[in-house]
Amino acid sequence: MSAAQPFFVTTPIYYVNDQPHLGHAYPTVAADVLARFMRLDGRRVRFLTGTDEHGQKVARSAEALGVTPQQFADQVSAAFREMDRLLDISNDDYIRTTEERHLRGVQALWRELERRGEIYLGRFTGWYCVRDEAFYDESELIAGPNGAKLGPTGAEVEWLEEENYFFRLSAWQERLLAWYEANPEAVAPRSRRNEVISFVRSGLKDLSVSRTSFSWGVPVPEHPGHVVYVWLDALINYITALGYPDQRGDYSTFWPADVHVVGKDIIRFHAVYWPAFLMAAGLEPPRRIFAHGWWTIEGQKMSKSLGNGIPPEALVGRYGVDPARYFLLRELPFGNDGDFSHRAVVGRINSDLANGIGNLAQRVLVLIQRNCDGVVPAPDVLSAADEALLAAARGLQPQLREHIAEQAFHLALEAIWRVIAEADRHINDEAPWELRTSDPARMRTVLYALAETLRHLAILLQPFMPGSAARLLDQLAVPPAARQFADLATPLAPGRRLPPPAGIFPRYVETDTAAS
RNA sequence: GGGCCCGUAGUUCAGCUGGUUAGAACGCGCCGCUCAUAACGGCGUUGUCGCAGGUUCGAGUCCUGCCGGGCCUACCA
Repeated sequence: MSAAQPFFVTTPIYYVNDQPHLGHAYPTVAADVLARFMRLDGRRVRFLTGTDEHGQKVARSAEALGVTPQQFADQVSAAFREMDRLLDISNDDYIRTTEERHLRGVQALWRELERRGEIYLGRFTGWYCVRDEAFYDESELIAGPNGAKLGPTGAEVEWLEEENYFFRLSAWQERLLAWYEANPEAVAPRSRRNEVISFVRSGLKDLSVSRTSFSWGVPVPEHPGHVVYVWLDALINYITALGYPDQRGDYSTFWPADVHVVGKDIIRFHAVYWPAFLMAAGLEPPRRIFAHGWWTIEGQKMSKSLGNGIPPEALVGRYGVDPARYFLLRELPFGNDGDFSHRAVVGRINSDLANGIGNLAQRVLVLIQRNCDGVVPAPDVLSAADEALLAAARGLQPQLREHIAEQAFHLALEAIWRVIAEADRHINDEAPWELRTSDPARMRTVLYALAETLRHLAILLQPFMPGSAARLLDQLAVPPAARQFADLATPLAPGRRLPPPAGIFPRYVETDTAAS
């Protein structure tokens, strides 16, 4: 028996300066599906999420509320945990950058970089914008009223001179390019990879990695007054959660990460800085970074000022956790931008879930209930059509494995739905309600093939809609211990009594005329 | 300025290394069925494949230019 192959997947750690909304739910759900899929596939999984809690913005937000930064972070971090609970997220760990294990790891990595000569003390001068937390080049500035200088976003900038530590990013340009070249799958989707490569090709400057203007951060070891730049701090979470600087144990098992799921806005940090930091410290870069796209809400850009971000409670409260999860992954290819509209969600719920898998399950289960005394029937000889249906069902798992390996969730779901349609067709063709009197043995055979197909579908749907899939498996009387992908090979045992069928995916019926 | 991506049926989109009459889903129309969540199945429906050139025996598919949209270009999911 060989040891289960490890699989490490992460979400971004979410910055506590914002409350959780759809934009956070999305990558978290995607990572959860990867984690659940791999567990069901027999892999040893570590699924990490968490919160990023340092930086000037957090300090200021806390101050505005009259609480300490830690209290503020505690509060918001709790809201993110609540989001995970609502969305049925199966993370194995939850890291916060204010935790002791993280501080220790960040400082250890810092020392290592310093020891290797990858960090040096320099002076940073430039136009800084507090609101944007960004430095701007002179050429980017625009003139404001009263001779004020404004950044490209229209917020005021100030001239800043700061003694900073710098990371020798410029020295890593060629090695990064070589890494992208040698690992074509490391940055996905393809268009992001192109962007990243062209960014690196255009030339890398050394990166300022410490701050002295505020103190809410990880103290730079041996250099009082400096705190570690938030991104360096934040990125390291992926290894401090594995016990770094201890490179035995979890670190040796799970690093390098199999997939970092990130938003397209933070691809550069993950695909350029992060691998450079790691390589500079003598550590391995991650295997893959996948950048997802942005959702608009009813055609409008999601933004704090518009206040149109959908909080997890609203998402789950309105549609239910599994339909919401399904929609997010089915509606568009992971990596693309898309629109989250009520109309589109209802369309998916009704045509795919209620009319699709929900109705199929109901027809099969009711037929068995009424015509087989509620017991899984024993099949006679399977017809060619029965075999064809079962072959399609059995063929799903390898297909899904390929799609999931590429984070092509929508293709995985599409493949499942093709089998659902095939099963529906099979029922229509065989008309078990007629066979009941004309050929009961044939009827039992058909219903058995359908039940067995349904079992495959339910097992394979578990990563996407864990609660609903479990209810379906319950109705098929599949014991909880027999729901792994490995169990697909063991056909449903005839003779097992089934509970009375109960609908799993109700139609979404508009309750009010004015859908808000 | 430099770079990346996109523009295909009413809608959302597939169409990888160029090759028979351009596809899917949803929607819509007709028919069938009645086990089922007024669900399911069958058939059908609409396209100057952004525009103009070019390469080729042959181009949504490659090249050039143009038009339109989005994104990246050093720190907001």
